[in-house]
Amino acid sequence: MMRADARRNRARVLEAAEVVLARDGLSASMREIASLAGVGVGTIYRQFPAKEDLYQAIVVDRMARLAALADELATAPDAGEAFFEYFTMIVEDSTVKKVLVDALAAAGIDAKAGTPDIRGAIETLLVRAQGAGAVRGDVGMAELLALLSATCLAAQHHGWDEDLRTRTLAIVFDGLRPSPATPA
Amino acid sequence: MMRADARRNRARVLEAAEVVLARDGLSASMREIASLAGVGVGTIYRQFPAKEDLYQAIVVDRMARLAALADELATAPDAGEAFFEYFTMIVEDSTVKKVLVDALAAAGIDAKAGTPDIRGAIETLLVRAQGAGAVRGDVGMAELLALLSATCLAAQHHGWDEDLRTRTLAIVFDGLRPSPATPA
Amino acid sequence: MMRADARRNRARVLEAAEVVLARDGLSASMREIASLAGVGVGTIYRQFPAKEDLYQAIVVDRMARLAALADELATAPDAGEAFFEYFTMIVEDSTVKKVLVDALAAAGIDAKAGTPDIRGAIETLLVRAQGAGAVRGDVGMAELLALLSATCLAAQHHGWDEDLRTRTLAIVFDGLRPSPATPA
Amino acid sequence: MMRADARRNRARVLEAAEVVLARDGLSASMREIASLAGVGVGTIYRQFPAKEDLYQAIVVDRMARLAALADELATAPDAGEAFFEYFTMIVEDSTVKKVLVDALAAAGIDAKAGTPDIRGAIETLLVRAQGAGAVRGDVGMAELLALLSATCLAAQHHGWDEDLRTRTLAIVFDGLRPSPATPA
DNA sequence: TATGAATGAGTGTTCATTCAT
DNA sequence: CATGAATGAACACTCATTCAT
Repeated sequence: MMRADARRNRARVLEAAEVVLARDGLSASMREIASLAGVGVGTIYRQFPAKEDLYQAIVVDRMARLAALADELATAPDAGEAFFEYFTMIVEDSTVKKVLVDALAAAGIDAKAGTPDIRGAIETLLVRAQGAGAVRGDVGMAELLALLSATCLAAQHHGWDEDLRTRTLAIVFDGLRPSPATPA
Repeated sequence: MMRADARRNRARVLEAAEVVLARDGLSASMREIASLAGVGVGTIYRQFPAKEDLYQAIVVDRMARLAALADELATAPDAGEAFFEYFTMIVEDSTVKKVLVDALAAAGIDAKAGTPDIRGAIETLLVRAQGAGAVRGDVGMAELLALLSATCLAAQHHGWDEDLRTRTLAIVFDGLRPSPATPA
Repeated sequence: MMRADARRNRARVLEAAEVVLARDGLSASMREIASLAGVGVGTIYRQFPAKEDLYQAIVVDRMARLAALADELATAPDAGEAFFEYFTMIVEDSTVKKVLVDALAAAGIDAKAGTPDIRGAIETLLVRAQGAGAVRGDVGMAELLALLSATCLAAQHHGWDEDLRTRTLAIVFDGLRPSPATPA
Repeated sequence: MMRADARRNRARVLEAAEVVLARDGLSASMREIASLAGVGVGTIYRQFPAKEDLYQAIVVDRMARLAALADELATAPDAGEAFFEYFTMIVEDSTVKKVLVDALAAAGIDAKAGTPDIRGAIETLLVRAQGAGAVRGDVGMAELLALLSATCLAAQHHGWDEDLRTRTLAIVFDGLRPSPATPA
C-alpha cells in the first residue's frame, strides 16, 4: 500500500521535473520542481539522492519510452517506412521537449541514446530497413545514432519548425538511402 | 603604455573563458575563468561588464574566425571541394572546442551561425558549389545551417572521433549531393 | 511543530539586526547579522526576501512599540505631562538604539514617525495636551513630528547623555508651551 | 607652480565629492567622484590617503565656511537677529546639501559642529545675543549645538520645505528666547 | 514518512585601494 | 606626477542538500 504512494510520488516528481526543465532549462531548482509536483523537497531526495539522479531518471524514463516505440515499430509491415518514421518521430518529439535533452546532456549525462535496450531496439529497425533495401547496407549504428543525436540536439536548440525539420531530414534520409542508380 | 597589458589581459581572459566554458559548461564561474587567466575577477569585469558580455565576445570571436575561413575558401578553384571542406573543418573544430557552442547557445545567445556576415560567407560557398553541380540546387540556407548546427552540436556533445565524424558526414554529404543517376 | 523554531529564529534575527545596525550603521552586512543571530544567512532570506524587507520589519516593529506606548499614555490623567513624557521617552529610547533610526531613514525608509497608526496616536496626545493648555494651540502635527524626528536623530548620532538631553528638551518644550505671560 | 596645480586639483576634487555625495549618498564611489572632478582616481588618493580622509576634508571645508559666516555676523549691529539668522541659514543650507551631513555623520565622522574654531565663532554669536537679551542666559553651548545639529540632521533627512522649516524653527527659537513676562 | 526550515558554500558583481606606466 | 588598469575582499543573494519535527 505504501508502495503505491511512493510510486505515485515518483511519477509526479518525474513529470514535474520534465516540465520545469523544459521551461527553465538547466537552472531549474529543486524547490520549483517540488512545488509543481506538490511535494516537499525532502520527498524528492528520498527518491533521488541528488539532483543528478533525478536527471538520470528522466533520461532513463525517456529512453524507455523511445525503446517502447521502437519495439512497436519493429513489427510494422514496411520496414523502411518504420525506420524513417521512427527517426522523424524522435526528432519531432525533441523539438517539443525543447531544452530537455540539452539540459540533460549539458548536465554531464550521456544522452547518446546509447542505453543498451534502446540501442538494440533501434538496431532492429535499422537491420530490417537495410534488409528491405530502404537503407544503405554500409550504415552502422554509430553513424545512425550520431545523426539521430545531432538532429535531436539541433531541433531542440533552435526550435526547428515543421517545414525546416522536413527539409533537413529529407537530406539526411537521402544520404541514408541506397544510391538509386550506379547500375549497369 | 598600459594599453598593451590591457590588450594582453583581454586575450588571456577570452582564451581562459573558452577553456573553462568547454570544461565546465554553462555553469563556469567567473572566478574560475579569472584564476585560469591569471587575473583578478575585477579585471574581467573591466573588459566585460557582465558575464553575458564575455560570452558574447567569445561568440563574436568565433564567428569572425569562421567567417574568415569561409571567405578564404570562397576563391578556391574547386567549389564543391571547398564547400565540403568547410563543412568538415567546422565540425572538426567543434569537436575540439567541446561544449562551447552548446554552452553559448543555451546561454540564450544565437550561435546558429546566423550572424549576418558569416551567413553571407557561407551562402557564397553554397551557391558556388551548387553552380559547380556539387550540391543539389534545391538545398537552401536554412537546411544547410540546420545540418551544420546539428553536426557541430552533436560532435561537441559526444566527442565524435575522426572515424565517426568521417562516416557521419559522408552520409550527410551524400544527401546534399545531386542524385548521381537518373541520367539519360 | 517546526513553526516554533521559525518564530524564534525570526525574533533572533530582528534582535540581531537592530544591534548590528546600531553598531555598523547602514552598511551592516547580512552575514554579520546572521552570525550574531546564530543562524545561516539563508535563514534570514527565508523570512525577509531582501535586505530592505528586514529593515522594513524593524521599522514596523519599532513603530508598533511607539504606537503602543502612545496609546497607553493617551488615557493618563495629566494630558500635558503625558505629552512631554512621551516625547522624552522616545528621545531617550533613540539614544540607546543609536544610529538605528538614522540607518533606517537613510535606507530610504520613512521613519518620520509618520506611519498612520502612530501618527494618530501621537495626534491624540497632542490634542489632549493642547486641550489641557499645556501646549500652544497653534502647534501642528508637522512641526511636532519634525521636532521629534530632529531630536531623535541628533540624540542617536551624537549619543546625548542624560544631562544634555534634559537641557535640550527643556528648550524645545519651552517653545512648545503657551507663553506664560500676556495675562491680564 | 606645481603647487598651484595641486591646489586646484584638490579644490576640484572636494567640489566634485560634495556634489556626488549629495546625489548618491554614502555609497558614492571614488570613481564617480574622480570622473566628475575630471581626474584619475589616483589623483584623489595622492591628496587623500583614504576615502574617509576625503570625507573629513569636506567636513572641515564646510566647517570653515560656517565659521567664516559666523565671524561675519559677529559684527552685525543686531546681535539677536544675527544669532537667529545664523541658525536659520545653517539649517536652510543643510536642507539643500541633503544627505551630505548624514552621509558624513554616518561615516563615523563627527559633524557635531564641534570643531574648535567654529565652536568659538558660534559662541561669540550666542554670548552677544544673550548680552542683547535676545536669548536666555541659561542656554549653554552644548544645548545650542545639540539643537543646531538636530534641526540640520532632520532637515536633511526629511527634506523640510520652507514652510515646515519656518514653523519648526519658530518653536525652537521661542524656547531659546527669554520668557517675555515673569515680571513683578 | 513527508515536510520545509535551516544551512552555508558558491555566484555574479562592486569598489576602495595599489602600482606599473 | 597623473593616470586608470588591476586587484581581491566584500556584498547581497541563491540553491542543493540535510535534518528536526
